[in-house]
Amino acid sequence: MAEADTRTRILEAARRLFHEQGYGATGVATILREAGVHPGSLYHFFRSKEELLAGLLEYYPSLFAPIVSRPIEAAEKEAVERVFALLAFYRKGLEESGCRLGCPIGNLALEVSDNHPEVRPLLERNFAMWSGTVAGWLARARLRRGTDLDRLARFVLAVMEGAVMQARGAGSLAPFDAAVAELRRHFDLLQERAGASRARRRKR
Amino acid sequence: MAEADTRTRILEAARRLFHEQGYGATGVATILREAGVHPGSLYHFFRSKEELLAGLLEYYPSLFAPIVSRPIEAAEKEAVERVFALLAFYRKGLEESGCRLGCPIGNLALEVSDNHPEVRPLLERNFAMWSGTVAGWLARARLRRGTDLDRLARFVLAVMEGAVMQARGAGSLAPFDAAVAELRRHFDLLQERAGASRARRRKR
Amino acid sequence: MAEADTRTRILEAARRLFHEQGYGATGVATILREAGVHPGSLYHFFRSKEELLAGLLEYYPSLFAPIVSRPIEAAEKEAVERVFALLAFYRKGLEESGCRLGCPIGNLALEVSDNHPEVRPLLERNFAMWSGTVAGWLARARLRRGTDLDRLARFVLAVMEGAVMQARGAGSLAPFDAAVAELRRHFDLLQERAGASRARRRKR
Amino acid sequence: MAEADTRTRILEAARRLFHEQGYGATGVATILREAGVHPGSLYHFFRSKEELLAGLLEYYPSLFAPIVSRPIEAAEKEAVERVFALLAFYRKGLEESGCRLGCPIGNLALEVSDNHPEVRPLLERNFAMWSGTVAGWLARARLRRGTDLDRLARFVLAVMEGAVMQARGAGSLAPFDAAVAELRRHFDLLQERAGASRARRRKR
DNA sequence: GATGAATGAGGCTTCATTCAT
DNA sequence: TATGAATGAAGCCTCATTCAT
Repeated sequence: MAEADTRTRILEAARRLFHEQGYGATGVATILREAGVHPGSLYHFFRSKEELLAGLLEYYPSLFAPIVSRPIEAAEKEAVERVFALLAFYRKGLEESGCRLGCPIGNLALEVSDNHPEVRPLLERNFAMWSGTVAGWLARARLRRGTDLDRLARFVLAVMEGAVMQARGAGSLAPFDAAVAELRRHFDLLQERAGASRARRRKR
Repeated sequence: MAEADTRTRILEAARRLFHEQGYGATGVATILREAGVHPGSLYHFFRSKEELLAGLLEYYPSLFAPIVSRPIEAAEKEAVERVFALLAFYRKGLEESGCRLGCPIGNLALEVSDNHPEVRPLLERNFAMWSGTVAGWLARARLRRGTDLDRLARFVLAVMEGAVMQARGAGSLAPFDAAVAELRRHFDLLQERAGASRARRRKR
Repeated sequence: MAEADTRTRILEAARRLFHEQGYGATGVATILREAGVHPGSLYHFFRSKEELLAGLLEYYPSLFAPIVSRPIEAAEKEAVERVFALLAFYRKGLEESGCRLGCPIGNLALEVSDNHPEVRPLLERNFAMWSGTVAGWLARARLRRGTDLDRLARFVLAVMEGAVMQARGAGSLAPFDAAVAELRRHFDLLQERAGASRARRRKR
Repeated sequence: MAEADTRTRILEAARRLFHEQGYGATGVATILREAGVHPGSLYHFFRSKEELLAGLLEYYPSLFAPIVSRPIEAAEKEAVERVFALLAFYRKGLEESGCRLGCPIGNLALEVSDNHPEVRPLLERNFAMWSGTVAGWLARARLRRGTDLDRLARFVLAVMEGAVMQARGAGSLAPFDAAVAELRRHFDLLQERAGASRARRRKR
């Protein structure tokens, strides 16, 4: 692991700290210390803490494929199961942290979208990438006729975020598991009479 | 009397400001100014900003019935429609504020649950009241056999929170509407074979 | 000398430091240290460094009579001589400081009037008090017919400020003395044929 | 060649910015941006911001003849009128800028002479060139016997600087005009009995 | 001689809280 | 109990300058 360049070190420190403490609760000084960087350097790359936030939201999409979607796609071939593997990924994060942290993008969406509206398009871009990936997977699933895949993917994202939120509030995985179980039921219903005759492209 | 007034004025100011700006971004000085109160007074009623937060989370449940659930129950008698009236209530809040503000409890859950774990039980109590109310309504609905009402209510809460989050991030109601439409579909499927003939008021 | 109140201690520290170093070159931290005060205290009385500057420019007029004009009026009864005593007061300030410091109001006028236009009225008020005092003195002088006392007083102020400026630039009293000597000549000419017959009110 | 260009671009940027904002309030970064130059380049030509200031004060005299004195000498042949044309030059500067900016040398004299004593000789050199030019003009005027031309020229400079200062403080040309009018009177008195019959072009 | 990243001290201001009246 | 001054740590950011390329 070569010494990352300064800009990336700053982004990585910000990513971790914003995830752990939130945007407002993270001081620039802490980011500097964790990144091993001087104030002037940070402000050389980012004009303000707010632009660092924007930079981070532009950086996140580059992490999604290598860390999240590609491993899932490699491990799981069946479309609907990929969706639940994705939810399991977030469950694991909650479990390992004692129902802390949650979804970094979701956290920022609630914390900063009102006070820093410039970042809204970047938040949306992250949500769109997430739900777009899910929709892409589901294109290969056999679901009831009339299913709107983009809408369904947005729904999955909503369930995930709302489930994570309840788990963090409760300090327990129970509400997360409840929401996911009900989502599973929704998929069961969508698949129930889906393709009596449809040919399956792949098997696993 | 005057005491109760002062305390309530503080709570109301905190409620509004935490909702508009978040907990961390709201300074105690701002709360004082908005409540028309001096520091000594606030610290007479609450030992710290954190205890004010706790006080607010204890105060919120007292607002839920008069402001949220009772008006819905009065206006809508059908169980499932009450659920969607509840979601419409949040949609209206988003619409009127330009996709800002969102759910005050959800915002606090993501912002403070890690850094202030003492308030977790209070957050959970608010979530439980919300989903408990929904579950109570749904007890009178005719849904598929095997439907777990508490689980379904938690699911509704998750969808609402995740839909609000996406709308705030996007600055648009579209993802909210998408998630709610898919939730409607879930209810349709749950009701499909539940009761042979019962009329549904709406379809989409 | 009783311990002055906090606000006055701050103003006195600012007065001295702004005079010695200028407004921009004086850090708030230095003012705090010299006044023996904590940041919150300063910002309790003044909303910003700029408002402290405004407060100082409102404070200055209260010093003019006791420190400047009244001692001169007590020591010197003749009108024109009072004017030159006033100039001598500034000369003494230059002499004792090695041609440094100069006129505190003049310094601020050049340094801040562009970047902080809100203080212009306060600068003007200080200039008006100074020249108003001079004009008041000259009302009792025998000067050529047609002499505009306010205009003459503004002229005296201009000469003083311009003379102080040159002395500070040169690091020498010579240009100051040259300007004052020429101003003396102007007064000599104004008095030359002034009142052949006019009765003198006072003698000394 | 390219070197001369760069150095001059830096000096011109510094001249403009120091005039508009003052020395202390102008950041080196701003100078760099306005000059289109990188830090290393500036520090190649000037060892510090302070040396840039010195360089600027050495550069200024080269601008005085082409921009200030020669145009006046071309337009106005009469000695005393040249002096008032010079004052009109500064008045125009105030008028065009809304009583901002003022005399660049005077501004620097008050701002930097205490904190940067090394530049005092350069300030004095600028003042001496200015008053020397005026004294040179006045050598051809018919003034009262015993008039000390250097002293009178220093006096004119003092009036100009003090008049500019008051105009900037007041945000109005009135005090400038008052001081100049009184200076006109001084010249009138000096010329009164000097030459029996010489016609004056203008009277106040 | 140009480039642009790095340095680290210091800039002004706000924070939640406590104290004296 | 209300008041408003005091506390002192920490907030984000800019400064003039230097370094390696």
